[in-house]
Amino acid sequence: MARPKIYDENQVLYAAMMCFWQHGYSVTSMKKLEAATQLSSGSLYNSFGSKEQLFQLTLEFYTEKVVGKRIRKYLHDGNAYNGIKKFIFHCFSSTPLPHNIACLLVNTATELAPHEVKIKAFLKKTFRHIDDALAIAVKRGQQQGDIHVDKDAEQIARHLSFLLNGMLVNSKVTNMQNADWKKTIDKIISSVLD
Amino acid sequence: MARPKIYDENQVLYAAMMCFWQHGYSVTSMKKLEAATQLSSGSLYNSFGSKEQLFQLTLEFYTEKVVGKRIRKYLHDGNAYNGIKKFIFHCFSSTPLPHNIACLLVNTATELAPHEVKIKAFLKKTFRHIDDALAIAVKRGQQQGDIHVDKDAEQIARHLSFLLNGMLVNSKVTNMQNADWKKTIDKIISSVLD
DNA sequence: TTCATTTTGGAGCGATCGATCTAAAACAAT
DNA sequence: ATTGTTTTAGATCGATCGCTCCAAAATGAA
Repeated sequence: MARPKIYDENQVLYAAMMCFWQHGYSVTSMKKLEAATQLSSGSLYNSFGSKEQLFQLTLEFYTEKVVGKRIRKYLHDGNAYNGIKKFIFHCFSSTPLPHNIACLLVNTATELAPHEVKIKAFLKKTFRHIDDALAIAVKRGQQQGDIHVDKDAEQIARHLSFLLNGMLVNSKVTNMQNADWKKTIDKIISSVLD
Repeated sequence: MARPKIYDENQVLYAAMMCFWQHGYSVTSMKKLEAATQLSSGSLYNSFGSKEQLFQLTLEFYTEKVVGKRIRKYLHDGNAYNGIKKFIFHCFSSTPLPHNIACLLVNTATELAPHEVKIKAFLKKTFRHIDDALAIAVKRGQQQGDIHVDKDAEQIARHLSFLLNGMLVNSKVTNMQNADWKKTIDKIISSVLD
């Protein structure tokens, strides 16, 4: 037949994701992506078409592998009250990097959403999915008796996701460590759920 | 003496600010800045040194003229409960542009803070100032009897600023209008202050 | 082994980046 | 009017941008 690819597409996407996640879309040049993925431009363009398309795939990869995984791990079952806190905390500690790189979705929302309608629509949908997952967990927590029922689950979930994104923005400028965020999250999320 | 400048530096900073605010640092090229400020590159470099330095000044200009103005107008006196809500609402309606461009501080925090230590330090300080102004207003609201005293003012202020930044991120991907944000803010901020 | 097919690495494309340089222009002082 | 000084507009710099192209390499099929 033909010459086979010598790389795994998932590994390439992972490397590209870490690159975009740390540096943002604009600052991440094709040269950096070549270095990060260990591929030459020919292979990258052959497999992914363009920098923009590669980023699209990267964003979907992140949504599934990072965010989706967290949702399934912390929100889908078990004690909802603790699960929600763990879910939020792990948004600050999901990489082994020394500095906080926050969330690719949040970073992308501020950098690209105003100009790229397709990206904007994808992020809108994804944020909605996160809100929905949170709302379901909140509802479970209310049934389990750990979360107050003064307000409906959707509103509490919305409140939580606003807080989460705000804290992620904040984490970009402060030098707080994981332990600090754990405390902060504990206190502030309690004030919403109790 | 010498040939006088034909432009007002504040007007140039305003034009540059709107440019950076809408498009972000990376996407805003010197060519775009020349068009926006109606100046040629010679004048821009003569007056501001570099794109980076111009952005620094722009950020300080924004902090003083946009954020500072809002703080003085809504947080420094009068009814604190309503002032806080107005303050937050006006973060979503401070420009006549049809699309929401959110907040230059939040945009910059996610785009540049990880790489530019000077910018990061400035944003950290500025976010702290905002928190402080909010805390003072919350304290006044507690004395006025409108805001609960279950938690100390600093914690409530922190909660509010996280919410604000999170909502600003969200505003980049949704198509909510001012009226929608007014409702959302009213409901969610009440749940924090009441 | 030969052929057909696809991937690979890298040279190099035109465009644009931020920044510099220079000569003409525009003033005040003399 | 002449001189001195600064600003102006724009040509132009080298570097880098995203991307294309192509010959060499690497496979399975015949």
